[in-house]
Amino acid sequence: MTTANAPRRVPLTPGARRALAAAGRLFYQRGIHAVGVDLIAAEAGVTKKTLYDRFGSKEQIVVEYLADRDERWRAFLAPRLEDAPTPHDRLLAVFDASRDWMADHGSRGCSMVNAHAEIDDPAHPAYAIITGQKQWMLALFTDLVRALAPAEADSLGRTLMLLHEGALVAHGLDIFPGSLDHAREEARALLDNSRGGPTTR
Amino acid sequence: MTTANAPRRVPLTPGARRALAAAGRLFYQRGIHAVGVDLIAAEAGVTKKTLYDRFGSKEQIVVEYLADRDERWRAFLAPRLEDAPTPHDRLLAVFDASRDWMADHGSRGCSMVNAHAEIDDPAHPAYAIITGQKQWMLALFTDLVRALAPAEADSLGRTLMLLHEGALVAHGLDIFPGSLDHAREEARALLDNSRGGPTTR
DNA sequence: GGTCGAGTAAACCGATCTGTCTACCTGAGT
DNA sequence: ACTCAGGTAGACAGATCGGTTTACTCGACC
Repeated sequence: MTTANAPRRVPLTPGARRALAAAGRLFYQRGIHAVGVDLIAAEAGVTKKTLYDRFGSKEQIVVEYLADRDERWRAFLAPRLEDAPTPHDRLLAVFDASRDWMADHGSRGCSMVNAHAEIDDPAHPAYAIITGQKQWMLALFTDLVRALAPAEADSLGRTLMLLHEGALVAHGLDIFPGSLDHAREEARALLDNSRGGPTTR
Repeated sequence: MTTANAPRRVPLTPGARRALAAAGRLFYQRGIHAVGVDLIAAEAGVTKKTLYDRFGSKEQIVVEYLADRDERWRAFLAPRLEDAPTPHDRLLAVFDASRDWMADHGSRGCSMVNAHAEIDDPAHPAYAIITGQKQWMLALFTDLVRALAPAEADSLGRTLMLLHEGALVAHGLDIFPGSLDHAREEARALLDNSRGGPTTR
């Protein structure tokens, strides 16, 4: 549950907070490489000096951006998991949460996947955040399934992970409407089928 | 089957062909914005003048890159679909083809999804290629399912699309090994279940 | 022999990139 | 009264960006 390999966070003064908010909007909307530090500073209403006093480099802004997104997503998801009475409901709540998150935070797909498309170096400090977030989600699915169908936890958890990732992509590219709802219903069918059905799958 | 809204292609002289090959490698590996035209020219062993004589702009190189990737993928997939005896086999052949394609062409996920992460403007000529490719894939899945379970074609086709997209993402981010094989087996289970099973799903 | 398409080599342009710097201002804590 | 963190304003630097231009070479085709 703890944020495992956090690659350092920076103290967020008011100016830094505005800068991070602006960077987040711009990075997600236009892509990381397409957004310059001058634009971030202008949008945030701070000077470049403030940016570099707080973050030290653009790379560090990127790191903070992804770590912040990850943190916010987990905080967004947590109460929905707590409020769901059964593991079955908790599983479906993940898809519902993603649908609502997308409605609030723009619809260009997963910021981690998008960032990964622009960062090729595995030694980049942002890389660990990206892969860490995906591993966390996979573990979440697997653990939730374990309470329902222990024998199939690994396999079914991975399947739900694929459905979820696919739905995020489909939503971002607007492949068809309601992709997250569709994935949710498919997940429900999978769960019902495995719980009450034969184990031959 | 015809490439619908092709936004113009450029005649490929030998130099242009080398440039496109180099651009493809670099764009896919490092991202579009991170690769400059000077680097493309150097890697291809051509001068910048040749680049601009043939393509006119970097934007056009990007368009050719994506159109070329799309074209190659369809050419890669076509014989595998023809060789598969039944619709059931053809469906699974898509997942097998993606697995083999990834083994050959590097493992950073779907070039269309990655490009979409860097192109925010829907008016960009590359946008039509990206969305067109995804719509083509969705139609492929749906049409193949229709021969097996007509009543569920739309729904099951979308589910297979999500599984496939999710598997590509999972492969690119290395979320767990064998994601495309896992998606294939899950697709098989879904198909078997819907063909012989109850229609209550 | 003349024309033309495809190419090399390399200088050049204005804009933008990340990052640094100096000088000054302001408000809170002690 | 003094200090100091956090900030503004804005010039500056070196590199790189996409793109243009001039001058020249080479081979094929008729």
